[in-house]
Amino acid sequence: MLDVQTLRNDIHNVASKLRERRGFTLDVNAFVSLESARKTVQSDTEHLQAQRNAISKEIGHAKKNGDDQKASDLMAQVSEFAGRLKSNEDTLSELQSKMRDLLSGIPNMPNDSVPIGKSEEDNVEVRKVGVPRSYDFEPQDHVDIGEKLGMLDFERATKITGSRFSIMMGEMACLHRAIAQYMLDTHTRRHGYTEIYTPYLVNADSLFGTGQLPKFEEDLFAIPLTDEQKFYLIPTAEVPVTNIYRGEILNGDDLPTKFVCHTPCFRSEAGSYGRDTRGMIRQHQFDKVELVQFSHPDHSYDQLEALTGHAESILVDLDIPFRTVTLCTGDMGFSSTKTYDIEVWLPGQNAYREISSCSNFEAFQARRMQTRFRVGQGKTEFVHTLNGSGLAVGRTLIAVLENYQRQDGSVEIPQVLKGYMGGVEVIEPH
RNA sequence: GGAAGCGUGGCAGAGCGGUUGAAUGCACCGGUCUUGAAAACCGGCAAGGGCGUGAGUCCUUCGUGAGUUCGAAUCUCACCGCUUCCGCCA
Repeated sequence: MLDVQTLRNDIHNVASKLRERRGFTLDVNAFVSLESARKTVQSDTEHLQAQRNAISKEIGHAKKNGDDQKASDLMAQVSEFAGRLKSNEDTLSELQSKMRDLLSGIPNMPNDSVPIGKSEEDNVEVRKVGVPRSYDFEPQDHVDIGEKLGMLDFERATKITGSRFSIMMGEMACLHRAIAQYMLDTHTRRHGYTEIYTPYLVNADSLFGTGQLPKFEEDLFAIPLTDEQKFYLIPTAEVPVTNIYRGEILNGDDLPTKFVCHTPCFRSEAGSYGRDTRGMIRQHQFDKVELVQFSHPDHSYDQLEALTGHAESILVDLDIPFRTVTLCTGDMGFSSTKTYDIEVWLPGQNAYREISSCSNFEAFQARRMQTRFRVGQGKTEFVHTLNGSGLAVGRTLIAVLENYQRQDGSVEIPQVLKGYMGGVEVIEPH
């Protein structure tokens, strides 16, 4: 959520920036008329409330003094405007909720350092690490590798549930687990994150806090509880982890606070019917190790660089080539002010594919969640929130399979994962 | 799932229709004292919002929402959460 104050003071500037950078049309007239109505109604309402409070106090005095005549006179005075007060209060809360709806649908404002563009074509590469190795055979993709090993099964997963699910078996399931373990250990031991375990089902308030609701409900899996209430399967650990401090005021001396969390993620993938239908690239369920930080506003961009580096270090350790790009304004997520995507090299696709997305949200989520901090006796201020995948586990598995494949169909285990594989150095077909 | 009880400021804990935004204690901040610290004493200490250049002023908030009332932390209803006992269970 953007700061209402900024919109009040500078609506035209905000609108033109949003149009230019987001292609988002802010309804200036709607805002201005809503705001001016709010102003009038709020001022009237509060005036009447003050009047009522003052008279009520007097009634209290009168009753205490046994002056019943005066008390009933005063009550009559209140009843003269009681109806007007009530209808004013109703109108005000209606206007306020309209304003909230309007505000919560406005995307975040990209940072000035973000390249302006329309689509992923306009993203800017900031670095490329490692060189794709050359193979003296035709490299296969992870589907062929996995199925030939007899350890990857899409058909049975489809039978059990439906499309876009998969089953891993034996050493591949173990490798998947090893990757997640390795990531958790690295981020906790080397990068100073606190490991955290959270619910996989969350309520609507949490999803509002991080910005998935109200606009992106169709991307989520929902579980109805009652007519009123439902839970949602988390689309990313970002949601439960970022919301742990919803409605809280943190001690500024504790910032930055850094969490790492390994969870399954569930996405309905509505609107991507034709895309990545082969293999494990785009599933309804996948594991991810997520990095989340709560930062002082002065340091959040430094923290974004650091966090992105933490994610990248996993691929450096695995010795798998990748490149990092700055997403252009048109390709960024709704809540973000700046995002780096890390794209891993996949020989089977002969392409770099997204494996991590690292973003700064500044105060956008904090404002929705009411997460603030205070230094000493100072004023409260919204924290900045950041997060990034460190990394997507399933896609990392794909990258290992494809980058470490051999001509005979076996797959070598990367050096740093060997300790997690119980002595297995190479995955061989059965 | 059944029964009972409870949700108040950073924490503990009063208040149970009227100058209560809320006693008291702890914590925290400032001061006096002290070589320094501790103790003691004095003072301060919720958040959000409106209007105002400002001093300031007004409104809202005692789990959430609705209601009763001139007035609600206090009464009513619903929901959420927590605790204890019984049942069930990884």
